Amino acid sequence: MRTSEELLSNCGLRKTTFRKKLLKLFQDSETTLTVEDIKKKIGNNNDKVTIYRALSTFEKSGLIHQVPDKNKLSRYALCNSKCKPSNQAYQHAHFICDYCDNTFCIEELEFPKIKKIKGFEFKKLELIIQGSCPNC
Amino acid sequence: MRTSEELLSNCGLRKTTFRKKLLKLFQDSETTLTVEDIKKKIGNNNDKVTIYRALSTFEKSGLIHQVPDKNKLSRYALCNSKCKPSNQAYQHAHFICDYCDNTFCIEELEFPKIKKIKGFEFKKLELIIQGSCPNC
DNA sequence: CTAACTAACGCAACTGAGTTGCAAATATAA
DNA sequence: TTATATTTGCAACTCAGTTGCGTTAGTTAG
Repeated sequence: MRTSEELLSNCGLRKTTFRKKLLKLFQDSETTLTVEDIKKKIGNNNDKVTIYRALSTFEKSGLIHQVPDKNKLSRYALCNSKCKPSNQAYQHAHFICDYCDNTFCIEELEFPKIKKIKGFEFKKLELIIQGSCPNC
Repeated sequence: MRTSEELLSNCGLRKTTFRKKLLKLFQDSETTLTVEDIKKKIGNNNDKVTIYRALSTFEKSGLIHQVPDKNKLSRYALCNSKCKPSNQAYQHAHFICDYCDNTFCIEELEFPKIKKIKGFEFKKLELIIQGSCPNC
């Protein structure tokens, strides 16, 4: 895996102390993260505005992507090779746990073929599964 | 189709002027509705608190269900026979238009079979499709 | 039909996630 | 090392959704 510094360089982003710390947090994290998660893990020294702006920058650069959240909060996960637009179809599967409210990216899932419906043009598919996760 | 008054009675809900109007709005509406949509269509005479509380009551009674919204707003649609929990698997498909931000319930879609993943228990499946709708 | 009771409504004030503007700090390029 | 551009952090704001409470209206019993 690339270091956080390499990733930032590749995207033409400045390697600030905060960005390196934030990106590393995503790399080290097992789960997806909300802004609240980030605040807790990174310490409350950094302003929430900085967090929001860094997340937005990372998303535009394709480093992270937004995932659904049970409580409609902003929640993000690190992108992997499958996330790239070049990988033809945007197809994601996410699992939301009813008990811990966490969202998990599901990688190991062969995505179903969906029949087209006339009038609608499909550009992105997302499967959201709800239930209980291994921890709950 | 049942009248709004019948539906309210069946659910043991009081038939107030506002609730009848709101439920009828859903019945007459082609699309799913946000609180903002409701305000516009029903006239601004009613307080938003009333709208939120009625929506919450309708949802608990199984008259309407929440659907995903592009901007993370509260958005609802009338339930049909397929929404009932009795109908074994909670499987919904929704289409979000990138241009008009509207959400459509997709009925005519045979839902794919999803392989289980160990550790996770699946209780509800939702397929969210994004793209452009017939109007856009 | 009326009275009594209970649930729903409407107003005001609040909450909290996310945003904007701007001055100070820091990274990068010259 | 200095100049320039970007990022950070603070304060103040926005806006969807919520809470408390007194008033109004629907329902039920007499």
